[in-house]
Amino acid sequence: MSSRETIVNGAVRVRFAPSPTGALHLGGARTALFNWLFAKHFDGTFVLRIEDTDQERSTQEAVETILKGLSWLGIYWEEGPRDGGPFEPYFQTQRLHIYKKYAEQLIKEGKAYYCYCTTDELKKEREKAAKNKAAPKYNKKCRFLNAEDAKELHVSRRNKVLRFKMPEEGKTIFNDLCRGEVKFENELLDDFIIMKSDGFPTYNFAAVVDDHLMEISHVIRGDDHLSNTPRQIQIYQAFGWNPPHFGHIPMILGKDKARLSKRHGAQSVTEYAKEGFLPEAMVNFLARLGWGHKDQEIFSRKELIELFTLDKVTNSPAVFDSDKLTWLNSHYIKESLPERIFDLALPYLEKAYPKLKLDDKDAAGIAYLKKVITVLQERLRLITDIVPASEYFFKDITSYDEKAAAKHFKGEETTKILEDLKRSLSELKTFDKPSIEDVFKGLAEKLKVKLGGVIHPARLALTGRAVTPGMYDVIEVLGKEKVIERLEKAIKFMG
RNA sequence: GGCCCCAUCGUCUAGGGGUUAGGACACAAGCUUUUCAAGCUUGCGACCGGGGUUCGAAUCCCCGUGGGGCUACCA
Repeated sequence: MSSRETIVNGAVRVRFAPSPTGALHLGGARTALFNWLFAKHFDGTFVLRIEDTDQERSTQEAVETILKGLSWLGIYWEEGPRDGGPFEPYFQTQRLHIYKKYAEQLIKEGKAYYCYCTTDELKKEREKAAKNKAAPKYNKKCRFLNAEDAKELHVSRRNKVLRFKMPEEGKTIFNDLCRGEVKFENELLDDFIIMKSDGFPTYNFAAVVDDHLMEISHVIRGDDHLSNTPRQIQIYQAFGWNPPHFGHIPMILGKDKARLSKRHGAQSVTEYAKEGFLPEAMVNFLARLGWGHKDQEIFSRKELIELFTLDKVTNSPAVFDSDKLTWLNSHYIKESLPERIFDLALPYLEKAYPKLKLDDKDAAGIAYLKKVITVLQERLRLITDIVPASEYFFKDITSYDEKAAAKHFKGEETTKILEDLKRSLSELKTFDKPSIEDVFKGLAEKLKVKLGGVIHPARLALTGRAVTPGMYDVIEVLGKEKVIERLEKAIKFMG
């Protein structure tokens, strides 16, 4: 059996455990997605746990945006905040008594000890080590304190932390589901802190206690945790617990190949939502960052669940390319039902064109808007593109594109063409696309000009622009009245 | 500094001893057309370097180099 093979015996239970210190960024979202796909693939359970033990940086607001982000992506949790579950609570700050209990067990068994060193002392030690180009390791001063000194310090120093007694020899070896065998010398691992002086556990301790208690079978997380894994395995061993399987997925980097940060622009998934991206585009995009299946680029959610396995996860970090995301987004917009695009676009349109203010009774307004969206839908890359693209459907023409005007609004023939067009269109009984097309073709033939000779001036007259969807579509949607009115205005403009 | 991970077109990736090293985004050209997109066709473009192992290495091994991570009373 290869070390990369995913070993599954018993129920699959995975977790996504973000710390609420900021929004759900792309890296976190991808980790959540891989966990979720893995769970769904094996018919397992996806647990959401909030690791809010950093009192300084955790916020309730961040919790909300993370939940919102996951929901937007369609990543739902069987256990976690809101609905709870059999292993609640799912907020670490509500589990303090649990960590305390297990920490005490380790003290009792001599596997952890109090450390009374002050932050200043530790800092000085580290600086000294750096100067000597030595490993900035804790000197284990408090590990070997005699009973008397310990008792005295316990009283005199009110700030104390709990440190884990790391074995001083041997190796910690584990099989990573993505990387294969990974080894660490225990001697190089520090006696790291498991309980802070404020009584809160540190990440490496809380995560282990929770993963064990919550019966997590597979820990799938970012590469940045690979070096933490031996420390955590040592804790499992100290308790006599079986560690879960670990799978470390590559991180997502910015264009400069540096860790994702604010410098890389919009990074939170909710921001992408606001910018007009569709969740399925984001899911598809994220899935292809560090994972692939043959030559395929487009994956439905169902396909992802079927095809996703950890052995197909890449090992190298991925730089995210927003062009590809945009391409996927335009693909999914084209595929969407117009009704959905309508729902998604409406808030942006109402904001941009206050006169629009649709209410449920405005059947004509709704019908018009739906036609506008249908005509524009396949050219949108982002939902928000609808606003600039639809301007002439909602506002009167106040100016004509200069370059296009110089080209298409010149000569008496043009005036004549537009006058002719106006007359023919106004005589139309059924104002639909085929009839409109007939008018244009007939006119071109009659006047012995190319079709473009009619269409280009018409486009400019009716939209003020050089670039629009198909002319017949635009005319049909605008409706006879507006079309005639705009043609008149253009004729007048040309003098 | 120490330890760990990683390395195929600009980017995302397929390929895991013998391939014309495949696909996608982006870019360029052509076709189509009613403008612009879209679509279709074509083009451009990569195995980090050096040593081994082997008949044969992008693929396996070692060493370098580069990037990333951990080394916090952050997670």
